[in-house]
Amino acid sequence: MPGVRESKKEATRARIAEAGLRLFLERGYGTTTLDDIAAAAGISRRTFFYYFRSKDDVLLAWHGAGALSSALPAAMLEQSPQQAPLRAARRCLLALASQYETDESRAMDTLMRSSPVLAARKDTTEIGMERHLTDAMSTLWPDPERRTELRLAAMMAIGTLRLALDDWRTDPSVAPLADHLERHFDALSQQLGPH
Amino acid sequence: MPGVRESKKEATRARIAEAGLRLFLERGYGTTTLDDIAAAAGISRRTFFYYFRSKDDVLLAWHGAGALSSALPAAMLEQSPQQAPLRAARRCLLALASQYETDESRAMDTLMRSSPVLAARKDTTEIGMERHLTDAMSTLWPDPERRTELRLAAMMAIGTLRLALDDWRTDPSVAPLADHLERHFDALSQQLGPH
DNA sequence: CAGGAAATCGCACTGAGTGTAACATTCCAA
DNA sequence: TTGGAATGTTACACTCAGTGCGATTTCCTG
Repeated sequence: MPGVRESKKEATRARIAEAGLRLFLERGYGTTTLDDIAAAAGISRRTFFYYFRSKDDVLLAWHGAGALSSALPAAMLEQSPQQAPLRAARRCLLALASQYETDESRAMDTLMRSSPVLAARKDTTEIGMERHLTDAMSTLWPDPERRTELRLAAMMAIGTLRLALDDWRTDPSVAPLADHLERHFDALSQQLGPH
Repeated sequence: MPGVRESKKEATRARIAEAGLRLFLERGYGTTTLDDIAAAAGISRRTFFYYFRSKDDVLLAWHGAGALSSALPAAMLEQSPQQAPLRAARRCLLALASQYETDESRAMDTLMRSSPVLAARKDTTEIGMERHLTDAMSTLWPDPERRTELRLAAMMAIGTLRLALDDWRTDPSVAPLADHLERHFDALSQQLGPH
């Protein structure tokens, strides 16, 4: 039942991703060729494209498998629908922030900035998280009338996280991340004070 | 004083951009080669790279020269510092929305979605507008204590615009854009109602 | 007009990504 | 168990984006 084929394929894919990430961190993204990765993973250059669409997909796959993109929607589903959506998103992000605060994340972020194309795709990934978050919210508050509200809440939550992460990336004195993120959310709440 | 060199250079660059955009719209981005563009612009393939860093820079240049990226900061500088930053940004965007509501914009957006790399760089451009907006805001409200407030306001304003534009792109019944955008801003204001 | 700077070009090269066809492995059903 | 069918793997040849370099032309300035 395990399926020899499936487990082999999974292992090969993991081996390629691992080799790619390691080489990217060692030599840099631009100076690592697909031939290098293929050789390190023990496959042919052509086979690389059987597993990954492109070179940057190796990076993106890591990002996509990261804590937030999977854990955030899951955490949202456990929230109470009694509270406001933005409040719920805030809770989730604060709970998950510490998981993101690793040296590995910092190294990956640095890597993502080494090429304009990579940086751009990272932005897209972050904006894609808005969708995932919105979808998760939709199961808690299924009323289609509130759809816009949910999209806006997700936009603000992810955007706030992004700004807090920007600081954390560039300023080493910003720590712990969760505290900084909370300050940002507080500042956000005050924005719309006087109606 | 006009400078033969400068005006020639400017004209050449414009000719390349024009040829590229036209070919992209006619044949699609992927099926247009740099040789095609160079031939249409009457230059050599090598000279293309003297004017543009890459193929997608032709698209990005158009986007960068678009209404918002230059007009938005300018409009912000004319706002009164008496109002709240987010309120000011809202006014600017509503005033500029109609300029963005063109068939050309729609065609360009479609083009940008024809390749994941292009779509990604478009997202980056939009996020970059947050910075431009924040910078413009900083001259109106120079207090460094309010820096975070300004960044959050810019994030919300651009994000709201992005969501409204997404609807406008996909749903032809969303018109005029300004009205739709205003509804989004209203929904945004209500998010943080009960403190 | 001389000389330098800026623009243009050709050529050869690297590297990403694709099409294709052949070959190997795993799976499933008779 | 065996004979395909489906899936995985590879080599080869190709297109195209982007770079390095050096030669040549065009423009500006003294």
